[in-house]
Amino acid sequence: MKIITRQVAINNLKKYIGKDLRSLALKYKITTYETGKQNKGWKGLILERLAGLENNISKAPNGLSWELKSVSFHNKKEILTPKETMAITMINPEELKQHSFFESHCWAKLKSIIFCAVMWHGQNAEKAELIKVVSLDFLETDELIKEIKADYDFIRNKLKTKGFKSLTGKDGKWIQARTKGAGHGSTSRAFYARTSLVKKIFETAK
DNA sequence: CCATGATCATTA
DNA sequence: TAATGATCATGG
Repeated sequence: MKIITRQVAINNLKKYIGKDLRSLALKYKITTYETGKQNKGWKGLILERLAGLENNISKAPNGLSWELKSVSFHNKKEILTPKETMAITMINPEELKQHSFFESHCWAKLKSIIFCAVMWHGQNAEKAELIKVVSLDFLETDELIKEIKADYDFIRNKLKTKGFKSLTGKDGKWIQARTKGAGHGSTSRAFYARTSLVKKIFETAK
């Protein structure tokens, strides 16, 4: 199995800028909403394949690898703006208690990331154009990272003092601990990047 | 309009 | 069954 470096993945993805991702999803046999049910994750899955990741990378936070993330954008006034927050990684309460920010999966994923901006065409997204691919390397000394670390520490401290259940999406300036689960009462939590952070990342990367 | 909290399809 | 990819829906 060949190793796809970040640069290779970016080059692969850039070839698809401006293309309609849904027709590509069909080609790669990825369910979108064909069955009458919406697969909310299909955009991310197709992007992973386009990048060259034919092998599974779904779980396991293999810190050795880079992360591929996609974000929906929509036009607000004349400005292209992130429509939603972006899931970064699941929160494991035990690991969160033991690991500092720079030891966390959250940081490991954030620091070498590839962002894909995807145009959002309304509910039940019938199409989705890839509009931009950027990569970014964070430095531990970046001002932004310091602030993100402060958010992480805040959330971590709250976990210690008030418990996992007390965590809420209201916490954090740049990142947040949102609920994310299978639904029906089963809830776990994950780190999310707020839209303002997503926006800043795109501004920084260009 | 925006943010938070809830939910869905798929896979290991 | 739970984690991963995310978006949907409700309340403020």
